[in-house]
Amino acid sequence: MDLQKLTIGQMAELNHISEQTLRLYDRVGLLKPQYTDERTGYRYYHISQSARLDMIQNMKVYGMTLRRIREFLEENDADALQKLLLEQAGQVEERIEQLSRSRAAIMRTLDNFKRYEAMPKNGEIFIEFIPERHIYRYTCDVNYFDQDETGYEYMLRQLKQHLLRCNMPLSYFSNVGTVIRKEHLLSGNMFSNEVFLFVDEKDKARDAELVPAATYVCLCSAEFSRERENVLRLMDYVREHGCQVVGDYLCEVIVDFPVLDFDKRQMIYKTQIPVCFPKK
Amino acid sequence: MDLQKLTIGQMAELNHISEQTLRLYDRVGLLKPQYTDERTGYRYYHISQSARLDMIQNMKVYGMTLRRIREFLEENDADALQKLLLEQAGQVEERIEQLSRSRAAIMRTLDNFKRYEAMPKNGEIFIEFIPERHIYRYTCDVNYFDQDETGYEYMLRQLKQHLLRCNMPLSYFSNVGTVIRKEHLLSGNMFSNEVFLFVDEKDKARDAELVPAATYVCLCSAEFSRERENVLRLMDYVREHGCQVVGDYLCEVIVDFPVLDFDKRQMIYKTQIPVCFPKK
DNA sequence: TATACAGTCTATACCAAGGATAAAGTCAAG
DNA sequence: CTTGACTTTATCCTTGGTATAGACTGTATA
Repeated sequence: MDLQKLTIGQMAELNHISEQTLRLYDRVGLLKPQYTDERTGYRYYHISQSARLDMIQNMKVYGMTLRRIREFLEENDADALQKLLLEQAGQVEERIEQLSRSRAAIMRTLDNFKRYEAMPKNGEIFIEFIPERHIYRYTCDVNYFDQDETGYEYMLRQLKQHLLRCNMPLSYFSNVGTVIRKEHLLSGNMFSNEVFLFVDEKDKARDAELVPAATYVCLCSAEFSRERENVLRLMDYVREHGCQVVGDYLCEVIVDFPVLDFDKRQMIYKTQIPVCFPKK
Repeated sequence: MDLQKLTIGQMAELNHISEQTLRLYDRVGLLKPQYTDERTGYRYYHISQSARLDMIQNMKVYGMTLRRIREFLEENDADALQKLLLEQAGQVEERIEQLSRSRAAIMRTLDNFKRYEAMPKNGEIFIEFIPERHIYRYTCDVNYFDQDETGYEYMLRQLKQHLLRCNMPLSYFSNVGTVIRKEHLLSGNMFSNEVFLFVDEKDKARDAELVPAATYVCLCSAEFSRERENVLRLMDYVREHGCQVVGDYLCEVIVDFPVLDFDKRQMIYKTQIPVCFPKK
């Protein structure tokens, strides 16, 4: 093999790249063969052109387009390279951040699945101690209980747009719920214009709110339309046991399959009222 | 706005998605509008269809293709969802791993740039203490000093193919060098058929080798063709100062621009011989 | 020298996941 | 009834390649 005059096939093999790709790079001016036979059109490469190919492959890993790579290589400037690297480092960092959030969202969902499987289903009331969590509230312009699912979806759309506007990570969107403020709950007023989402501790700074650890009277259900009824049942329980309500009512969506029924959100929610049991 | 009968524009706006994308999803069967006017072809969506759109967007974040998303949503199976999530978590994890390596490679390069700027240039000999490092060696079928740059490039190609064959991260490829074994160095035999790359500590397990911390007699140069001469100069220094060579000679490529000269690798290397100075 | 066969050439089409545009048809408000 | 905003389909464009066809070239062998 003459390392100074490699055919396209040899060059491709040495660099673990396809011949078509080399032809493409030639066409777009990213890597011209050192010599092209005018009569036959055959391309001949010098092995030292691999250096440029290495650079191209690196830059591709950093997520640059071929056009930008070409422009950059044409600039031919070492300072620009340092600037570029810094910039790419930032982008890679951001991408990692985003993926970490995705991963967290996936794990949260899987965790919820597992919890769900071990949970009393179908409306049975149970007591659970839940450690502290951080939530972010968003206030909508409608009352959740005035509507059917349509209203809930609308609230979610508002929340989603808000997240986008504020550059908050969309991955949080997979773990949402609704709130009834304690005062409305106690006065029997079915009113909720707030949705919330659980956020990581590190986002505490961003207007997030601490929900302290507490004992909750809980209930799980898959029936959207019976939430109102479920709230009443929980409050009956609270009264019967002489409990004191110590915070807002949360309705957390723990499993959400838009899968099972074509088009319609099919979800399982867990309603929670934080209480203090009376001292005997 | 009638939430039960949204036009494509309204649906697009509520979900922060383009109309074209909705039409595309309709065409490929990923999300059909709830109702299509037969006469005019107008699409009308129900807001609850946003649920499916949420699901699609999530799955896209996990890197799934539209085809796979459609197939999955058609399966309509909750167990499959859990399996999918686990699988996606694995993929996300892997991607994060890979990006972390990229980041490390970028930072290493930037770091080398900075070091280079503060370094004696142009062949001046200097003494430097270098902490321990981990390297991975690869033995080629040619002697580096028998060739010109052509041979070096060829060795690099062999190394790269080896990395690919062994599923080692390609990002290491950005920080390479050549070795002269101590015995060859001492006998004045210019022989090197080994290239190496620096690896992270966590990859120690994979046949990596510890280069202990030591004091090095060093020299930086940008002239590829003068490496042989530079080795001799370093060894002269070693002899003049009565030093003892305590390990292999390393020639580390610290800056590599295939940028400056069209096609040709333009690099700055730092040669290093680990020594012990005589006790006075 | 003829032939076989591997390698290479150009041209074209294809992929995903949309974006952009044009020309025509539709809806709703004044 | 008109106007302007909206929607329709159809077609082309993008990026970074892959795949194919049909023609041409290079080299080894008979």
